Amino acid sequence: MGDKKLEKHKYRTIRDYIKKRIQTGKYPIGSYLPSENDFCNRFGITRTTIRKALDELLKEGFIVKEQGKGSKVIERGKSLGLLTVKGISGSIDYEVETIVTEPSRIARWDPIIPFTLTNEEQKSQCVYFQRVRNINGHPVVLENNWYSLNALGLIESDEFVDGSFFKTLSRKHLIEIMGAEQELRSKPASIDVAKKLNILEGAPILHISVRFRTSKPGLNLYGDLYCDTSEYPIRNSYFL
Amino acid sequence: MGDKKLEKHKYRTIRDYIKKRIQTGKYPIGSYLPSENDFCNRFGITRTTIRKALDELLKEGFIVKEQGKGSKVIERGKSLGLLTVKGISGSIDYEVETIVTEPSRIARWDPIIPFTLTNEEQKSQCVYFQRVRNINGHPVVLENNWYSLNALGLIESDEFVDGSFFKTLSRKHLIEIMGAEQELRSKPASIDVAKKLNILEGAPILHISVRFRTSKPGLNLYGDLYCDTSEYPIRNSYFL
DNA sequence: AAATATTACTTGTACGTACAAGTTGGAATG
DNA sequence: CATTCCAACTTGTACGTACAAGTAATATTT
Repeated sequence: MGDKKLEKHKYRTIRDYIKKRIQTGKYPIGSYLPSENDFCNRFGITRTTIRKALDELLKEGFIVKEQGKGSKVIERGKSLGLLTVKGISGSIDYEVETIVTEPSRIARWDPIIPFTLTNEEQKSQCVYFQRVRNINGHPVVLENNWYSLNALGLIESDEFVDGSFFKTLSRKHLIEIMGAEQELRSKPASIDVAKKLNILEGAPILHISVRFRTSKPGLNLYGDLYCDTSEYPIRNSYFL
Repeated sequence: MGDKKLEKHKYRTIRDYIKKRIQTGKYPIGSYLPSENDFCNRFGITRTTIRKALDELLKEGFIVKEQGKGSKVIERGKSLGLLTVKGISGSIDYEVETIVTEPSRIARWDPIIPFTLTNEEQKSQCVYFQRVRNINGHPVVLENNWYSLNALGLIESDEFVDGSFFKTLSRKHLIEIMGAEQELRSKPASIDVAKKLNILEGAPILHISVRFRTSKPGLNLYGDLYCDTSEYPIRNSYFL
């Protein structure tokens, strides 16, 4: 199992090997990786190299290191600076329900997207789906999502892992979120949005336009979100 | 000049030494640090150690490394995930003007702060100041700021470096922003806010509550911002 | 004079070694 | 039996060496 292309950049090869095993659940969340010396013996490398690989996984948020114990696999994405509804994905305080209101289908790019599409994206059709997030039975976030059909292909919305598109990307396609750009606006709700969020037309809502960059070259995810923040504010935290 | 407390954690000592020289402008922004071998000779260490130190400075956003050239000092805080008005601090597209509307003074904590204060903060008085950010002559952001008097002391708002509180902390007090937590809400403008932002009462504005964590133990900065996003949206980006 | 090659730098990767520091479970002790 | 101690693990720090890869200015060649 060990010998693939170990030419140069050994640490990258090993980093990607470990990453893949984490993504596919062979190193489950909460478990400890084999020790550094284990990896050294297995792959015929030195600790310098495996430590470099683990350091990258640490930076990317796949593991944490505990001196004297080992390297523990963690759930990625919490420490990622993503905007989340207070409670969502923390999911302790509130009951969150995700409803697909428009199943994924092939469509044309919506001009509402305020980011500049790449040439490849403009030439390609896109996949679109719409979701609503409910908290305690009340709709709070209306989500429109797009991505380039050519870059990924159509993923059926009823195949989402735990109802999460990001988890689906990670577990089934080994694609990770690498970053995002966002624009935030406060504006009055349109009739359409007000209807879907069950609020009054003209009530202030938070409009978020976001572009997620992924580890797959050429694949970006575009989002257009409408949030009713009157009960549940949007949260965002980042560190170091 | 080299021998201070080199007992253990040499790389931390050297990291902090370099960091301090960056903060105080002895390694100016845009310049290149001495080469790794230079540092090795100067401090009597090996490249392993200096590289570890530089790696931390890289993670913290003080430098970037360029193979074959060297380590370049960069302006920190851009890659920091902070919410910024589109254009602010990029400051290329728009003319941004910061006006202190309430000079810093000793005050009591405002109950509007939605974060839990530490015991030390509750026992201490606080320093408060208010600012307005203008873009092209139009007020766009109204800012209320607090921090614990005991943790830092009163900094006069007319001593701010470039009008920036963060720059003042870094250059004059060697304190850096380590992270933040934010809550975002869309709501109608109150009379007071509407007046200061020169908009209609009830117009939708973006309300941001933020707690910045700093490198100085016990010091947090609390912000309460009201943004008129009708012309200039708020931006936020983070990577890896 | 222009294109090419060399040289002297820089950072990047990887080898190997040694010991410090933290954790854990079992052996020795009381 | 409870406590202490120790041995065997883990990761953390630091030493030293070697060569690869990228950059830029200089020397050489054309």
